Amino acid sequence: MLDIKYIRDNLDQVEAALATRGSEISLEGFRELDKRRRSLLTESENLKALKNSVSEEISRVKDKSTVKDKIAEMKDVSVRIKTLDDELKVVEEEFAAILMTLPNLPHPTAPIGRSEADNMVVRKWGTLPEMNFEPKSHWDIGESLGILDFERAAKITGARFCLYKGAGARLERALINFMLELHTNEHGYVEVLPPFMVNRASMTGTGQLPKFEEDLFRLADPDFLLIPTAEVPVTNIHRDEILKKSDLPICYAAYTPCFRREAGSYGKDTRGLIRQHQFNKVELVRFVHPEKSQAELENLTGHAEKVLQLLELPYRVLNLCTGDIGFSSCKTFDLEVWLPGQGQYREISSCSSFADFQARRASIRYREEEKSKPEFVHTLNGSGLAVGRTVVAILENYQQADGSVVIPSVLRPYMGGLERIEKVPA
RNA sequence: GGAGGGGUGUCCGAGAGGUCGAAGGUGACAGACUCGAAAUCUGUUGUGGGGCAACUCACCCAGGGUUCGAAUCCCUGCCCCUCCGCCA
Repeated sequence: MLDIKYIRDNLDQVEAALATRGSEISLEGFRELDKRRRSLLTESENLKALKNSVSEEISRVKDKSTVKDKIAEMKDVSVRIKTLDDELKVVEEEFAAILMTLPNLPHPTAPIGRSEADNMVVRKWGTLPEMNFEPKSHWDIGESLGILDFERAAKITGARFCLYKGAGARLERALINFMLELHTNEHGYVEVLPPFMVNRASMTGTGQLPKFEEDLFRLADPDFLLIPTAEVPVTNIHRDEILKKSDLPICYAAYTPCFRREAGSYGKDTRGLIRQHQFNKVELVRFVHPEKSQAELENLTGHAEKVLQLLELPYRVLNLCTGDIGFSSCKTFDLEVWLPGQGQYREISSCSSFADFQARRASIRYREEEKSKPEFVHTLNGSGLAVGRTVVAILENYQQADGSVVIPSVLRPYMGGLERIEKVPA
C-alpha cells in the first residue's frame, strides 16, 4: 500500500511512476473519494464532539426530567451520526479498494521498460557446460532414470504435478537441507517452518489479495488459502507488531511447498518441472531498517547466488524493468540459471525489495528512538532457491552421455555419498 | 464434535451503564538524593485518524445491536484455557 498523504501531495508524480509499470492508472477516483471521505469525517466528528459533551452534562444532572429536551436532541444527533458513518463506511470501502489495488512505485534504479525484453543483465557467473552430445530435457532424463513420474502424478491428481521417486525424491530433499543449512549457518538466517495455508489478512498483507485471488488455491470450508510462496506466512509473522530497532535486520529462512493455480499460463511450460501447481522452495525474508533496504537487497541476492555458485550452476542476474516487476515490489533481481536442455536461461530465484509497501499493508513497524513514533520497516524476500527448478538445472547441466547424472559435490553428503544417479533396472 | 471458563495499556490486574483512555502494581524513561550505584521520592510513559495549530475523534479481541450515554448489557465471529470424545 502506498502512503495516502504522499499520493495526495504528489498526485502527478505518482501517476507518472505507476505509468512506467505499463498500465495507465488514473488517480482521479482516489482524489474524489479522499475529499469526500475527509469532509464526512469532519462532519461526523464534530457531531460526536457535541454528543460527548452534552452526554457528559446529562450525566452530571441528578433529575433527568429537567434535561428531557437535551436527551431528545441527542437522540436525533445520534441518528445523524449513524447516517454519516454509514455513508463514510461505503466511501472508505471504495477508497480502500482503490488503494489496495495500486501497485508499488518502482525504485529509481529499476530500468524503465515495458516487458521482460527490457530487463537489464547485471552480471553473469560460471561457464556453460560443453557437451559432445545432444543435451536432453530434464523430463526425458528424469523419466528414463525412473526418478520423475509425471504420468502417475497426473493420475493421482492432474496436470502440472510430479511424483518424485528414489534418488529423485532424495535429491529434492537433499537440496532443501543443503539450502537451509547454508542460509542458517553461513548467512545468519533463522529457520522457520510456517503454516502452508493462511487467512485473508495475511494474503492481503503481502499483496496477493485482493488483486490476485485467481492465482491462489482456496479451501472450501475455513476460508483459508494455500500459500503461493513462503513470503506470505513468513512476512506476516510480524504483522501488527512494533519491532525493536536493535532487532533489525530480522532474517528468516523457510522451506515450504508453494501452490499456484497458474491461471492464464495454459500452454506454457506444459512439460516437466518448470511450472507446477505444487513446488518446493526455500525462501529468504528480511525485515530491515528503511535506510538499509538497497544494500540488503544486494546481500539477499548474494545469498541466493551463493547456492548456485556452490552447486556450480551457471547463471545470470537481471535487474527487472519497471514493466516486469511484481505488484508489491519496487525493485527485483531475478536469477536465471542456464538450462542446456532448453538452450536458455530460466528464472530460478526472484529477489525483491518492497520498501515499506508490505509493511504498511501489514503494519510492521519499529521505533527510531525509544519514544518516537513507530515507522514502517522495509521488507525483502527472495527465493534461495526454487527447489524444483534447481533439480531441473542439475539434471540438465550434470547429465552425461550415458544418460546418468552426476551429483554436484556439495550435495553428496546430503545424498548418503551418492555420486551419480544411474538408471535402475526395472 | 460435546460441556464449561476466559480475552482490558509492556506485563499483571481492577472495573461491572455515566465523572474511564481506563484504579493499583510492574516494566521503561527523566529528574531529585548519592562520589557512584541500590533503595527511596517526583514526573513522564499506548495506537491510529482529521487539523497549520489550539484541539478533536476513534480504539478495553473483531463485527453488529440496545441507550441521550457501553470496557461494562444483547447477538455473531475469532482466539486461548479446562474436561469428555476422536485423532497423528
